[in-house]
Amino acid sequence: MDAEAIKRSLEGSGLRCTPQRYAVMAFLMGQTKHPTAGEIFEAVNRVDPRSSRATIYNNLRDLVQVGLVREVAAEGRAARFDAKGMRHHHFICDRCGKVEDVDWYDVSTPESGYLGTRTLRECELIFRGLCAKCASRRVSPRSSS
Amino acid sequence: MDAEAIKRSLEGSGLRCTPQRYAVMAFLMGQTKHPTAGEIFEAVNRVDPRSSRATIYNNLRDLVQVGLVREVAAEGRAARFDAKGMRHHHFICDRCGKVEDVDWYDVSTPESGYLGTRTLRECELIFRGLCAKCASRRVSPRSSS
DNA sequence: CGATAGTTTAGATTATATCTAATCTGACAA
DNA sequence: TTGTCAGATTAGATATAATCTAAACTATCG
Repeated sequence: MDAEAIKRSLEGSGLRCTPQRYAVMAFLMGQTKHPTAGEIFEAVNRVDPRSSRATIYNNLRDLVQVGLVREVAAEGRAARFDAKGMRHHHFICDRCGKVEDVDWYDVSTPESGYLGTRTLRECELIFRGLCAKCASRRVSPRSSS
Repeated sequence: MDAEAIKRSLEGSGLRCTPQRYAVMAFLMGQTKHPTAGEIFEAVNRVDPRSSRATIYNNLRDLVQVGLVREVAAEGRAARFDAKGMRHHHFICDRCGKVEDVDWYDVSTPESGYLGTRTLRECELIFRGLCAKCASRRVSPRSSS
C-alpha cells in the first residue's frame, strides 16, 4: 500500500494522518510478523519522525479502535499487532510462540441459536501445533540417534 | 470434579498435589469465568492454605505446561485461565472484553498441505461480537429515541 | 490570525509477571 | 524411623509492559 492509501485510510477512519501514525501504519503494513508495541517502538524510532513510547501505545490503541489494526489473540506477555490487510488466520507455535499468517478459508459458521442473544461479528480461527522450524527441530535429533 | 479426581489428575501429570496447587485447580474447576492470575490469587487467599503471589504464578505456569489448565487467547493486559474440562469454544465481547464459554462443535479442518510442513495439534475458534448484555444495551438507547 | 481540539512528549507511575535466596515439605532410600 | 535431597513455597525485590500526567506542540477551522 502506498503513502496516499495509508493517508486515506487514516482519514477515512476519522483519525488525523500525523507523521507518527503514518509511520506505525507503514511499518505494520510492511510486516509479515506480529510485532509487540515495544518492537514497533524500536523499529519506528530508527528513523524520523521519532515517537515517544506513549505515542506508540496511544496510536496503537486508536488504530485498533477504528479497526485499521488488530491485536492478535496470542499468549505471551506483550500484546502483538497486525494491520488488517488481506484476511488471514493465524498459526501459533506451541514451542517458540511465533505467530504466523496462514491463508484465509471460510469457517463453517454456527447454527442460528447457537450463540443465544449474542451478536456475532466474526469467527476467528487459531491453529496450534509446531511451526515448520520447531517441527523439523524435533525430528532431527531423533533421526540421528 | 471431586477432591480425589483433582489429586489424581495432578499426580497423573507428574505434579505433586500440594495444597496450593489443589486450591488453584479446585477454584478453576468451579469457575465458568476466565479469571486473571490476580483474581485467582485473591480468591484462593480468602481461605487456607494461603499462597504467595509467586506461588500462584508458578503453579499456573506448571499447570499450563502439563496441560491441565490453559491460558485463554484473549486481548487484555492480564492473562486469563481456565481448566481444561469439557471442550468448549470462546466468545469474546468486543465492548466489555468478557470471555464466555460456548458449546463445542467440530470445526472443519484445513485441507492437507494447507499448513505446509507445520504440524497441527488443534484448531481453536474464537467468536467475536457483542455479548448478550452489551447487545441489549446497544439496542435499548436507540429504541427510546 | 487566533482559538481550540487533537496530538505528542518525557518522565513518572501502575499493573502484571518474574526473579531470588532462604526456608519449608514431602518422598524416597537406607 | 531417620536423613537426605529435590521440589515447592515464601516474601520481597526487580523487570517488563502499559498507562498516566501535565506541559508543549500542531493542525484545523472560523
